[in-house]
Amino acid sequence: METKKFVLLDIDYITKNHIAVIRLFGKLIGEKEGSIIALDESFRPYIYVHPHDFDDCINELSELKLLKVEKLHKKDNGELKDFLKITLKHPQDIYKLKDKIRDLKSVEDIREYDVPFYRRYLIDKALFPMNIVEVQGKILNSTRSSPNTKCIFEIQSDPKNLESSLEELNMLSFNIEACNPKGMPMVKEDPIIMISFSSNQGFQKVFSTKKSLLDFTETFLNEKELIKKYVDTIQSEDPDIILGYNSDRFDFPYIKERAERLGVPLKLGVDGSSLKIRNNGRRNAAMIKGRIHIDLYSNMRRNLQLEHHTLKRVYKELFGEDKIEIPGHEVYTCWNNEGERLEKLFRYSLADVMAVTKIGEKMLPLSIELTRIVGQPLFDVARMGSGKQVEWYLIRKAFEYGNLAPNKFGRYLRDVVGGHVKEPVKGLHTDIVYFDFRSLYPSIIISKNISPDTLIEDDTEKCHITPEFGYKFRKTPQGFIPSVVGKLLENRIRVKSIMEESKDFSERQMLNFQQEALKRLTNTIYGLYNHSTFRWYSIECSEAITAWGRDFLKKTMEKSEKHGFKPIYADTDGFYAILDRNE
DNA sequence: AGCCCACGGGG
DNA sequence: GTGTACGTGGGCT
Repeated sequence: METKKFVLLDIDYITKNHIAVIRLFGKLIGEKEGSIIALDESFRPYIYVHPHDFDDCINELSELKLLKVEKLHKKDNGELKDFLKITLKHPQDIYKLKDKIRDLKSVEDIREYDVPFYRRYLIDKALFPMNIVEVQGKILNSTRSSPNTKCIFEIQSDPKNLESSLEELNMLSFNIEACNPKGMPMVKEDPIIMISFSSNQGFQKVFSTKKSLLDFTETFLNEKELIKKYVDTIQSEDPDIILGYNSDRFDFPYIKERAERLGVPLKLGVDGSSLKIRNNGRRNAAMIKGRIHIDLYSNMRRNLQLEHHTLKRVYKELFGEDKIEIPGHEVYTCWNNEGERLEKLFRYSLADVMAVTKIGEKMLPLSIELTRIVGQPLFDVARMGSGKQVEWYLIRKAFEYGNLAPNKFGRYLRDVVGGHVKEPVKGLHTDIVYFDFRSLYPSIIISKNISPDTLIEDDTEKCHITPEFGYKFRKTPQGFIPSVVGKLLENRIRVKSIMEESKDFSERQMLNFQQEALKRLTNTIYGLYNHSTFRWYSIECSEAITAWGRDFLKKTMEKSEKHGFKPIYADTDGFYAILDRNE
C-alpha cells in the first residue's frame, strides 16, 4: 500500500457500475507538485428513520431495495431515542425513495435525508477541506498530463485528516472583455476581444485578437484561437484556485456560450472535464472539477458594507488607491480605435485582473479558515452566507456528539420583540464609550444554557427562568448549542494565545484569520434562532437571549451611571455613554 | 408600517 | 444533486 498526502481542495462523486464513488481532489505535498484524484468506493448513503413501531417498520422496509437496516441510539433534541439507519445503494435512491419511506404507515419521520452525499462523507470521515489529508491505497495510473503529474489513486482504508497546511496555493484570476456600441455586450452578437490573466506567482498576460505594443500582451488570429489559448493557459498554469469578479454570472457563462458556438471544448478540470454552470435561480455557480472557482463579487457583497460593490469601489476600499478605469460605454470606442486609446484598454484589462488577484490574496485567507472550521468545500463555503456556514458546522458537530440534526422547517416570517432602545440624548458628544453586547450574547447562551434541547415545560428540574417570558431552560446537562458555542469560544482563546506566542509570521497571520473566523461563527449563532430556515430555529431561544440581553443592558447602564458614566443612546446590543463632567 | 418588485455586477 | 432556490432598499398603498 502506498501513502499519499495532499491538501484537500474539493470533493464530489461519480457513478461507476451503478456504485457511487467518492472523489477527493487534492494538491500533493511532500514531493514534486501535482494533483491527485483519490477514489473511495466504500462509502454508502444512508438516512435515519424514526418509526412508530420497529417490527412493523422493518417489515415494511423489507419490501424496498435497501442495502442494510440497523437499529441504533441517537440523541434527538436532548433525548436518547432508537432509530433505524437505512443504508442505500446510491445517493439517487434517497431522492427516489425518501418520500416513499416517509409515507409508510409505520414511519413517524425520516431524518438527515438532505445531507448531500459528499458532505456526508466529509462529516462521517472527519475530513476538512483545505487541510492535509493522508490516504492509503494504490496508485491506479500515473500519467504525465501537461505539464503536471496527475495521480489517480484508490483509497483502501479510511483517510486521515492531518493538520492545517501552510502550503501556498496557486491562484489564477481571469477577466474577459467584450463590447457592444449600445451597452452591455450581447453574447449572441459580440465576440470576446480580450482575456486577461494574473496569478499570485507573478503571471500576467493579456490575450487579444488585436495587436498591442505592450509587453504583457499576445495576439491571436480570431476568437476561436483566443479561447483555445484561454483553455491552454488554465491547464498550463494549473491553478488550485480560479478567481473572477462576477464570474459566476458574467465571465464564465459568456465564455461558455462563445466557446460552444465556436466548437471549442472548455476542458478546464484536472480530470479533463469541462466547465459546468449550475443555474439555481439567481444563484449561478461555475464549477471546474479539481479547481476551486471563487467569484469574489459575492464575497465582497457579504463582507464589505458599501453602497455598491463594483471592482473599482471594492479595490479603493481595500487598498485606498484608484484602479485605472474605462467607463463601460467607452470600451467599444477604445476597441475601435488605434494607438493610445486601444492601448489603454489593454492596460485597463490587466489592471482589472490584477485587482482581482490582490483582493483574492487579501480576502481568501478568511474563507479558507472558515472552510477548515466548517468542514465543507471552499467552493461551497465561499458561496454560503454565515448562517449556512454555521448550520453545516453544527450538522458536523451534531454527528460528533451523536445527535441527529433537526429537519429543515418551512420558511415563514415572524416578528420577534426587538432589543431595548433608549432614545439618544440630543447634541454633539465627545469622548464616547461604546459598550458592545454582541460578544455577550454567546455568553448568555452558555450561562443560561439556551438551546432547543434544554427548553422544558415544567420546572421539576433546576432551571434558568427567562425574564419577561418565563421560558425555562434546564441547568444540566449542557445543551447542544451552548456546548458548541462554548467550544468555539474556548477554541478562539486557545488560537489567540498560540498566535501571540508564535514567531512565524505566516503562521501568526493564519491563526489571526482563524480566530476571526471563529469569532464570526460564534457571533452568528444567536441571531439564527429566529431564522425559520435555520434547523435549530427556536423562537423561545431567540426571545430568551434578547430578554436577558435587555436585562443585562439595563443593569449595566445603571451600573455605569454609578461609576460616573451617562448613557446617551442604547440599542439592542450595546450602548453609548459619556463621562458626566458635571460631577 | 407593511408588501411587492427590481436590482445588483459584469462590458 | 440525499435537487427547489438571495438580500435588500425603494416606491407604493
